[in-house]
Amino acid sequence: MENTPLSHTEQNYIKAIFKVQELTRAEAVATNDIAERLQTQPATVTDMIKRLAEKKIVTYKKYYGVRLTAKGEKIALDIIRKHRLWEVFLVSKLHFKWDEVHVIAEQLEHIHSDELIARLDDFLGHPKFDPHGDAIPDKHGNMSHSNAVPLNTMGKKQSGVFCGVANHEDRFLQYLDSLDLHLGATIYIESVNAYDASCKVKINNTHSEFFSPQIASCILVKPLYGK
Amino acid sequence: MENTPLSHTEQNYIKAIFKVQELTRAEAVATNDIAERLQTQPATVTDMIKRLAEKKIVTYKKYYGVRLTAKGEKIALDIIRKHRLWEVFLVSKLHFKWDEVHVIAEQLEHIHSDELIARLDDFLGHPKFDPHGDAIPDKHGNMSHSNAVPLNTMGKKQSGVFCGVANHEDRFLQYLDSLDLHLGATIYIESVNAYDASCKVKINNTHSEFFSPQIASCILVKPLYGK
DNA sequence: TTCATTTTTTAGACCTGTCTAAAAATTTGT
DNA sequence: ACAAATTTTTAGACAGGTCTAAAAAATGAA
Repeated sequence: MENTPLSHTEQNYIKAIFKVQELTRAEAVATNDIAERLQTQPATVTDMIKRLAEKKIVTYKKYYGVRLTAKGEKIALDIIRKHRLWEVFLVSKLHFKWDEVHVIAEQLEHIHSDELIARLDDFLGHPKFDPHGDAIPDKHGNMSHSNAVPLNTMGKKQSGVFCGVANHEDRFLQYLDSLDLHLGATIYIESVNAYDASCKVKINNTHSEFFSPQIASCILVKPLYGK
Repeated sequence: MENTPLSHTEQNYIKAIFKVQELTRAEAVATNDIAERLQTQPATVTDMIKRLAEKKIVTYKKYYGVRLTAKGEKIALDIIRKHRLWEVFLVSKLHFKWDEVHVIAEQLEHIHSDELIARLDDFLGHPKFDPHGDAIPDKHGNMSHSNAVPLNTMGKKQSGVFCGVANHEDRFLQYLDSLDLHLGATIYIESVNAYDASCKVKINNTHSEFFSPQIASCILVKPLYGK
């Protein structure tokens, strides 16, 4: 029951397993997928998994895969909480752009201090979402989930409020910036191409843009009804 | 000329060498002193010193000692800059007390991002001193030095503004807090005991306190003339 | 179902940072 | 100035985290 603080590396593995688990929605997470995500070798992953299993952070069955335990999930959510709170800090206080904060937050998320995070959360006004619209878990690991849907699931003449992205690549975020499309913007669907589902939208009632289905699927909106 | 980013550990050694160098004001720094400061074994220090010497961060002569090169000193000052800026952040934005920030800043100082530090510095309004009154080096490594002197070097009926401490132990800082003695306070020396040099002072013209010479020597003040 | 392919694990090695024990150099006391 | 004490370095070991190469298990295709 002793609690050696987790190393930077262990935390990265836990986060990776959490992400893969979330993405694949499968019973167990494959060694190769973790290795891919961490840009490391499968053999290395196997070693680390064994250590994590000993610490009861994951359950592990050889040749089958790995899953986070409740304890492991809590740790992952803690790290994600820190990461996202720091991102809010970087954007709203230090005026970084949303495509610049990830690498810095990756470092900040490993700082050990519950008190620090509690106070940072206070300082930021208890934000519920990070600069990309991702929900910030509270200290118990609970997060509010928005009723956001990808833009491409909405029909012609409907509007929604831009509230998240399903693609966090810098280039994508920069592209949205170049369109003056920021979180909170209202997006109205002027038309949808019946053949390939690309769409023409009006942003904040000021300017129109075309989105391929691929792009539209990465833009998450909260649908607006009425009007 | 390649620049592998320095590890957390290497940075800690550099900082320790800098501190010992500053303290002992000697030609070269002894292995044992570094080991003492880092609470590690001399043998370990020798190993690390050899690595640092290869990277041209220190000059090293066996059985003689070690010194930071100009490059090493710049690195040390960078780390100290980060440490102190983060301390300002923790105290002035997150409302930590001055005795609570050291351990957290020890972690934060290792975050790699020049842009982050530049923006943090902006955000904090380019502070010149940290919450303990220690000067914050600018990005070139220059720091303003206050004309502060230990309280015990001042005479009867003189006053000064409290602007730093020569002892950073939590308990000492908490003791000063308990006296309502914070940076910026005016200290007036009512009397000095001729035998042991202990003194009676008046703080902010509101309350009197007694200081042993030992305590007085850890209280740094900027002398006030005239009045 | 059985052989080929893919995935995963094991084995053995390396590097960093640490330790202890012992050897070497330096300093010190008389 | 020399023996004793101290300081510093070397040698050898170990743990965490990584790698490559090879073995083992699982999967899939004919």
